[in-house]
Amino acid sequence: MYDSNMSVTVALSKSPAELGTLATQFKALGDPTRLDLMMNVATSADSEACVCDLTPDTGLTQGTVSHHLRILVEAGLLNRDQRGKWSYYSLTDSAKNILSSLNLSISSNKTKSSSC
Amino acid sequence: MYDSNMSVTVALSKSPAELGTLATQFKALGDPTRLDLMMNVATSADSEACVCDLTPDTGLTQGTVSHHLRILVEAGLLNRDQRGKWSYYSLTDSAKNILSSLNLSISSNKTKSSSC
DNA sequence: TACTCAAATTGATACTTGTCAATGTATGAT
DNA sequence: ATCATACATTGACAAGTATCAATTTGAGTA
Repeated sequence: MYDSNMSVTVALSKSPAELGTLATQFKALGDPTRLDLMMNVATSADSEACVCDLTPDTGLTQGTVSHHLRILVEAGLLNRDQRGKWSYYSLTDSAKNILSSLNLSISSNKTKSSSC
Repeated sequence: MYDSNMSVTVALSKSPAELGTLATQFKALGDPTRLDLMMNVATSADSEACVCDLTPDTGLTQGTVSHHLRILVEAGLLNRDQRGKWSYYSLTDSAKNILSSLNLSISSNKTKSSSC
């Protein structure tokens, strides 16, 4: 029997909670500076970079760059690994999935060239 | 000859301009309400929905929903098709690519059930 | 024409955010 | 112990944003 107003269960592939974290990640990637930082990390030698390497390209102050990196970490897009005086940032698996899904994956043969 | 500071050309898969529009799209998807709207459009019968159908679920006023839809249209994520008194919104190809890449594609067997 | 309905727009307001300058913190070197 | 370096944090401020209430626009209808 056909009912033009019947309600239908729709199989969403993500739960509301997952959609929430996804929105947070989109929001984090929605700032041009932060998207740029992500690309710079992705193309860095050993797939990691420290703040002093990332800062110059942005044209922003070190404090502001740290601020953006923190947002990316909190969104689950970057890992922070402090070794000695430096903080090394690298892509999380989640970030790799998103970027590679969107054909943003990058292969780099950069060699290390730190400015600090 | 090895030079630890040599500069290396990196093959980025997106131009700066493309990254800019991508950031705009991420920003648009970064709002929970707008991500929800996108999912609701995606799961709508005929893959399109009008404002009066989308508004109730949001708990927001009609004007605010129109505002969010405009942002999604300007980001190139939704098409607007005005037919009669109604504006029908549907996913753009760009939006389909993004959502399906992230396993957010949805198959719906909803039947039309308009509230206006 | 006058009226109704769907949607867009406007103006106002509270809240969020990106940024800098300055300061704090922790690590390693002299 | 003192100092320098790398990074994080704080406070302040301008700019942007989400929201609502109210109004306007535009299309169909009586």
